[in-house]
Amino acid sequence: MRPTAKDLAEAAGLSLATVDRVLNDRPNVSEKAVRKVNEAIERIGFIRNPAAVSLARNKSYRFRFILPTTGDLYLAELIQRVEEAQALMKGDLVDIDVVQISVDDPHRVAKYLSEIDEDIFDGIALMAPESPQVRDAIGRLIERGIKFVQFLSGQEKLPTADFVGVDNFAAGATAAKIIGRFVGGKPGKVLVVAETMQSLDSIQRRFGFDNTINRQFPHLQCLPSIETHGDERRAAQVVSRILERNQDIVSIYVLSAEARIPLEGAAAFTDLRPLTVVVHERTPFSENGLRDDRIDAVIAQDPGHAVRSAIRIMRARADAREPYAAQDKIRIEVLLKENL
Amino acid sequence: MRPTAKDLAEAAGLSLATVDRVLNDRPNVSEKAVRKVNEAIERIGFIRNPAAVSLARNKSYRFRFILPTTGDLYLAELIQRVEEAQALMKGDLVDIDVVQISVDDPHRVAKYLSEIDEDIFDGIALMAPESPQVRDAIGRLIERGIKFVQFLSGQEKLPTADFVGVDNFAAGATAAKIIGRFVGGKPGKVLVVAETMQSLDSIQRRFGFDNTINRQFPHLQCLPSIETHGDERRAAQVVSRILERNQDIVSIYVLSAEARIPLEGAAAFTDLRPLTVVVHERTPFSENGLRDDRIDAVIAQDPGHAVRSAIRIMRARADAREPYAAQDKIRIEVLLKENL
DNA sequence: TGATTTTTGAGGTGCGCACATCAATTGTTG
DNA sequence: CAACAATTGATGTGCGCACCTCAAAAATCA
Repeated sequence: MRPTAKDLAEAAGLSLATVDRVLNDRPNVSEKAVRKVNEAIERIGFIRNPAAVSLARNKSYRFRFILPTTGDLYLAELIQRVEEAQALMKGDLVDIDVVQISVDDPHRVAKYLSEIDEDIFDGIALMAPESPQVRDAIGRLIERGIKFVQFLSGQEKLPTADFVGVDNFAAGATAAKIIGRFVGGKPGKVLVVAETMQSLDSIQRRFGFDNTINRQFPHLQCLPSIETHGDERRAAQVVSRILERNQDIVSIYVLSAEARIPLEGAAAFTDLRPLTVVVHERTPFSENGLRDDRIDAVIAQDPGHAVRSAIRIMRARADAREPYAAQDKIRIEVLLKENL
Repeated sequence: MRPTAKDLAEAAGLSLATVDRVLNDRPNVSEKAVRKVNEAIERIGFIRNPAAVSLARNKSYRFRFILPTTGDLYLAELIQRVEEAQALMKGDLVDIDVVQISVDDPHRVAKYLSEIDEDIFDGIALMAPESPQVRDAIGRLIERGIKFVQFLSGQEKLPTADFVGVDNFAAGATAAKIIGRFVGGKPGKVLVVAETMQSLDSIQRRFGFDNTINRQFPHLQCLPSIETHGDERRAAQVVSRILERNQDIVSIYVLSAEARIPLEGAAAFTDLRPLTVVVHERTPFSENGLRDDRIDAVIAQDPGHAVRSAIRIMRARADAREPYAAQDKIRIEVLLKENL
């Protein structure tokens, strides 16, 4: 039989009340008592029954995901995963919700964060681009005891907050390696398309990308980034025009999540198949692209995994536990037609 | 406030006792009562508090992983992951252990399975090659109420058991795609090395591999599989000799998990860097190989993920719940130097 | 020393549910 | 109708722990 708190009290030579004080960090306990209890815990291998703890505390957790309002298929995917997790965790006293706010204005984001009630929310996962205001607001949030996760995006990593997402330098480098090896020894140019180069994510990916191309594939030349700003029609025109004018382009790298915007239109004008096309994130568009060979590889971070990871981290922090790092690391996946 | 069983009884217009009978499938309940309770569950959104259930049942789960005795680095990795999970789940009334048995003799495996006490174990995860005897033994195990997971290996998928692992056809195809694209248009031969071609896994991978090479890269020619049978010295000799004799070999594909055995020795004789080398499973050896460019890509299935997945599935089955498929699917990962 | 503070003990309650017992109420059958 | 079976209700206990109160003991101080 598994030792209970009562057994622990006996083993420590103390009363249940004192053991309870030690276990739950209550005041008025002597150091000696703490030592005795901890020693006994080790000795008899006591582990608190989490079910009993949860029941007795009868506390539920409230976490909120804050996502951007604008975004394409990947954002939709993400929201769906949150909603799935929501349904899945409902039983375990974990309430999750999603709100979407306009994240382009740092002041608005900061204001939103400052208005979050710490009596209501135990944890916040935010997906928003880098900015000093937001960073400060996050700091204040954390000081108020709200557990915070930087979610899949942007902030310069805060040492005090947890981060869920991939290393974007490595993601860019991975894309570069795939393109370099897929193109072969043939010299040529690589077209790089982004939604915007303002965001930290884009900058990091581009940096990692250029770095690997220049070092390992010097016969390839990276063109300056084209920015779509989410404008589908304009993007299609620009991409097509550049492709026509530069017949020596051998590859396209879309480093933002919404590969559909620059590619769907362009595919109507130009046959993308001869080009090596690498994009980010698995979406219905990129999946179909892989299937019919218009896209050669997708660099992805699993949104479901990311969401569950963020939730696990917030839960662990709310219980003052360390998150389990190995499980919560998000991998940079390489998707081909064959391993979809 | 979240509705409790008491609220449910009230909403259903029945007593708590009857509600309990319905919730736990006890005998002597009228169909009308069942209907009323289910309707009320929907109406008030009742969800059993899992913590309370767990506490009241006060049942702990015992699961066992049965792994082969022989194996190289990947097996070691796997065992370590199980032990991690063991420590991690200890709190949640889940006891896990690992045993290693000689899986080459189907009769022994079948005998081992038949001797498992269903009063002690709630679930078994087995990693063993395909054979009719074992399949039958699994069937009997399941009939005795033990939840069973085919773990990372070999049985023709039983419709009655769960499977954790990747699609080996796809894994082989993925390796083929990587090799085909990495080699470029250059014609040449591909050396395929396996520990043994007896196992279903090897056969499937080889099939997927050949299929993709022949269709998409007809300028590459796959050589017959070389089998190492785990013999490091002999493997090194054979591989080196073949490489010397066939100067037109452009690529090596190691389709078993222990890439170290055929490659480590061969690397001493021959410089592998000009060749495109693709192996399976992330191990210290394959990681190092990626880092110093002796290996170009690793096709992997995350052992930690696999172990946790198997445990989640066994738990879910033990509670007569459906496992959460999306989370428990193992992905075919493509690892490059850049996304390690 | 007595007065005060700190630390400990004893005991109770409740979290939401599973499981068991026994009595009371229905429905069924001849 | 009585005799029986099937169904329901009422009630209690316990799972392991958190959290609370009040009293007793021990340590500290003046």
